[in-house]
Amino acid sequence: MVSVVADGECRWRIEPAGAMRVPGVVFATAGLLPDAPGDQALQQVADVATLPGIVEASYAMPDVHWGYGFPIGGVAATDPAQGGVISPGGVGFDISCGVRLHTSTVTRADAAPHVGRLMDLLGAATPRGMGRGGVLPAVQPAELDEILLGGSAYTVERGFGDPGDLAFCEDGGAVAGADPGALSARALARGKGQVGSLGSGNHFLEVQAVDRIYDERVAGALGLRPDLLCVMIHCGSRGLGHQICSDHVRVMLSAMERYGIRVPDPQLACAPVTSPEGRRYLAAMAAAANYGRANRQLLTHAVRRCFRNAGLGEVRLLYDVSHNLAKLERHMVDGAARELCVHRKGATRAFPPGHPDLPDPIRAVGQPVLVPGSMGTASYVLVGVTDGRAFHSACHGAGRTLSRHAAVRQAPVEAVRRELAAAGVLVRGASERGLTEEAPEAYKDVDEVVHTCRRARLADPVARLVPVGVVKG
DNA sequence: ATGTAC
Repeated sequence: MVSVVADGECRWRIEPAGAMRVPGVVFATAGLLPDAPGDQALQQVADVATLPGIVEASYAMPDVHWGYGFPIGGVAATDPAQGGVISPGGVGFDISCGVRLHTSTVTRADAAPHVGRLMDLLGAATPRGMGRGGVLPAVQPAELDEILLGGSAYTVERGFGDPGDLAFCEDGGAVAGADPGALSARALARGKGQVGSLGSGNHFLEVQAVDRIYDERVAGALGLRPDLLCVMIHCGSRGLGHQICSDHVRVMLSAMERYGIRVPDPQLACAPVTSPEGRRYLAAMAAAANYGRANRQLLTHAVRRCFRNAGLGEVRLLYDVSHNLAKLERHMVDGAARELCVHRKGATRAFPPGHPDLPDPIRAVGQPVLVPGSMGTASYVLVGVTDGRAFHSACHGAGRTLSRHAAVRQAPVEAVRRELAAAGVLVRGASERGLTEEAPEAYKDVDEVVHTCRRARLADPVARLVPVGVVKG
C-alpha cells in the first residue's frame, strides 16, 4: 500500500522509493483521496513516477481514480531530450475525449415552455449508444483521411459550423502532425461509421442553465450570465481511438526491451518520444484527436439546427478542450524553458491568462476549463491561473468512486430515474445500463472537486451550471 | 471508454 504525506494546501506527496525517479503529488482533500482497500490509483501515481525522462513529479488531480496503467486524473510530463517516453496508457483508450460548451441567447425562464420539444429534437438528432451511426453517413476512405487530418476545421469547411467556431477550439480545431497512414485497417474500419456520434458510458449532451457566477469579470468575457441556457457536449473518438490505443500498446510492449525500458506494469507500455514507435503513436494519436474534435463539431451543428427548429435562437461555441491527450508544450522547469511531452489523462489543460496559444477574445482571462459533473449534478467552467500547478492542468470531472459493475449492483434503474425526475432533469435516449452505471452515487462530489482545484491552485471557478435536460447513450 | 474477448 502506497502511503501519502500531507504537503501543503490540498496537496499530498508520495516519497520516491524503489524505481521512482520523481515524487508523486496528489492534489486532494483527505476525503477525495482514493484510499479504499484494494484501490490501485495511488499505486498507479507511484508507478508513473518510474517512467524514463519524467520531469518534476507524477501528478494526480482531485478527481483521480483507478485507470488503465496511469490513473484517470493523472498528469505526467517527460523530456524527449532526456530519453522521455510517450505512453498510450497515459492518454487513455478514448483519445481526445473532451468537452465543448456553448452558450445560447435565451434564459432558462424564456426557454421553459419549449424545453420539452428541444429535448425531443436533440434526442432525435444525436446518434448515440454503442456501435454504428453518426451525423455523417459512413464516410469514404478519402473523406475519413480529411477528418483525421483536419478535425473540426475540416468539418467547418464542409459547412458543419461557423468559421468563427475554430478560434474557440483548442489547437484551432486540428492537432498538427496527424498521419492517417499510422492507423491500422481495423481502426479505420471502426471509425468510418461513427463520425458525429456521442457514444455511451459517461458521454452526454446536456442542456444546462447558469446557476451561479463566481467571477463576474471572467464570466462576462466568456459570455456567461445568470440563468443563461447552455449546451455541453462530452464525447471522444469512439471505436477508432480505442483501436489505436490497443494497437500501439501492443507495439510498444514488444519494443520496450529494445530501448532498455522496464516498467512496473505492462499497462505502462511506452517508447521514447523520439523513437519510430513513439513518433508513430503520436501521429496516430493526433489523427484520433482530430476525429474526436470533428465528432464534437458535427454534434454542435446538430444542436444548432435543433435550437432553430425549437424557436430558441442561435448557439455560440464558448470553448472545446480535450481531457485525454499528450501534447508537446514549452514549460519552465527550475527556471529554464523546456519542450516537454505532457500526458493528461482525465485531466484538462488549464493555460493561464496571457498564454500565446489562447485566442484573442479570451487570452486576457485564461483558458476555459470545462468540467462535466456526474449525471444530474452540476457542471463547472473554470479558468487557468497564473500560479497553476502540474504543467497547467486541472480536473476533468467528478471522478468515479464505484466501478461500473459496482454502480449497477447498488442502484436499481427506477431509483436513478426517480432521482433525475426529482431534480427536474429531462432525460432522452438513455439505456438502463447507462443510467445505472452513471448514477451520481458512483461519483465524487463535483462541487468538492472543483473547490479543491481552486484551493490547490490548479484553476479558479467561474460559473456553476445545472442540468435541465440530458441526452445519453 | 470500447463491436464489455479475435
